Amino acid sequence: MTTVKYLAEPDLDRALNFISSAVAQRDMIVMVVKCSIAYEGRGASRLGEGDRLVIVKPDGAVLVHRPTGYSPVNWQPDSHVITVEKQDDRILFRSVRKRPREVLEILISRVYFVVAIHRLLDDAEFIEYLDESEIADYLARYPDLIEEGLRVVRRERPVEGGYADIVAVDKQGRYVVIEVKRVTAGVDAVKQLHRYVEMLRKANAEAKVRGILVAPAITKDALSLLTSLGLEYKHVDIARIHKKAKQERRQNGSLSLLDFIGKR
Amino acid sequence: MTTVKYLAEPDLDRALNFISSAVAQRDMIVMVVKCSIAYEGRGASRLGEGDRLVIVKPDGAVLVHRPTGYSPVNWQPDSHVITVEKQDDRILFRSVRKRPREVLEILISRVYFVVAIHRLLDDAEFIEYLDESEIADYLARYPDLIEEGLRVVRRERPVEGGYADIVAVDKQGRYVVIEVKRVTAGVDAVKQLHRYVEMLRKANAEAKVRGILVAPAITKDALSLLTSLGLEYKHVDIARIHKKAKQERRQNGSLSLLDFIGKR
DNA sequence: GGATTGATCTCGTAC
DNA sequence: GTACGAGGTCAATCC
Repeated sequence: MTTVKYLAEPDLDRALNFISSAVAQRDMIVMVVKCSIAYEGRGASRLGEGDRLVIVKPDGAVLVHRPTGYSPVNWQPDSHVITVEKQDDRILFRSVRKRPREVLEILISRVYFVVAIHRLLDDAEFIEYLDESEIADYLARYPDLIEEGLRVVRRERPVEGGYADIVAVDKQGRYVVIEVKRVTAGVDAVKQLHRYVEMLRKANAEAKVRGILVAPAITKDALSLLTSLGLEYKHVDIARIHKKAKQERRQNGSLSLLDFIGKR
Repeated sequence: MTTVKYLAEPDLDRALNFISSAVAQRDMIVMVVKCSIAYEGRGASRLGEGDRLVIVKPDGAVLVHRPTGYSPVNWQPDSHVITVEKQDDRILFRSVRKRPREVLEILISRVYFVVAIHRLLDDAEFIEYLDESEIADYLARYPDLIEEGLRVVRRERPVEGGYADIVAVDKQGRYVVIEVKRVTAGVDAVKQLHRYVEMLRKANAEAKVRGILVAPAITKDALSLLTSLGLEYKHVDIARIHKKAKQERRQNGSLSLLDFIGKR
């Protein structure tokens, strides 16, 4: 169970004890401190005294944050040895990393606040999705995932007011306009697909043109509009495509022709 | 003055009020919370429920950290609008960035701890030093900084067991081996320089060869060894060289020949 | 604003 | 271990 201990405005001796035992227990530590910092390793830096946020993670990662921006001003991605000791009337927090040898020293002159989180319980899976263009790239490469026998004619065919994601030909020789959505498709997506289908029909008066909306889900309204317009919906599992695409990228490395075409 | 407020294990309503006013005051906020996360923007991601550290900076930067590593699992480099509201029995922390449009939503189901730091005072200058090779590059370009009238013959001359940083010729036509250290030079640096000097003497039996150790400082032992070996020490201000080199890089842009040679 | 470039890049993976 | 590539890269600089 996640438990939290803290000290507000402790004197340095109490803070030292608190931080030492928190480090020993591999707690996640967050400190608001007045400190100066020295770093030597791949680079080297010095930072004079100021108020900062210091984070120490269970794996030994150390982050020092100033009031702005994404990036820490000083850090240690992971450190093998962390020591905390008194030096004159300050706390010397020292984090040493081997390979590459790097030393980060935080000389603390005042502790405004320190929190130690004992067991930060976090085992959730992080899920990243592809962006729409990547998904379309992958589906253009494997059109069978949409319908067996599809043959891709174009990726991102320019049509008035936008691009049709994929244009293909089905087994019966009919054109198929495919619109890909990464998230639940709404009526807008259906209207878009319909527009593209109509345009292709106008351009090739004698050709039969189908329209397929490919998405992980579709709203009720969108589905009824879709069917009333004679268009089709095909469910795809985005997470699965993402995994496969990543695997493929790992194995192939280089771009295929379709990749290149797909890059617009 | 930097002031710190905090709540331990608050109920969600109290936490909501606390966080809202802290955001309004542009405080630095640190929360230990159980939450799930959704992100949509350049990419897209979902993260199920778990315990995490959430940091909100005065400039609107948001960082969500898990127990390991340098990188936040989700973030917002800076956000233009942050809203905090109740949603069912949870707190919805929403951070929206325009250009590129990105939305980060943190749905908080429990607050273990929240700290707000009111005015994080940090106006110290961050000083970055060059690495050794860069310093040697710069000194090779401006050898007068070491001794008036020096003419550089080579950068990183290969000698048995290493490289002599710089080989030059002085006004009297004597060879000068130069060893550059970025930090306080110890006896190892002196021994290294001595070895290189001896090698050059062996290679050119008739030539006079001097040795200069260039560093911002030197230990007592190193200095006495140095003088006893007939070698010389030249102090350099690394921070000053760094500033000048950076200025120059800004103006010049491209690499000079010596830069290229120096890159090994 | 967009394009380019460097970073104590970090992080994953292949070899 | 090293080497290589991707990243929601970020952040600074140039235009």
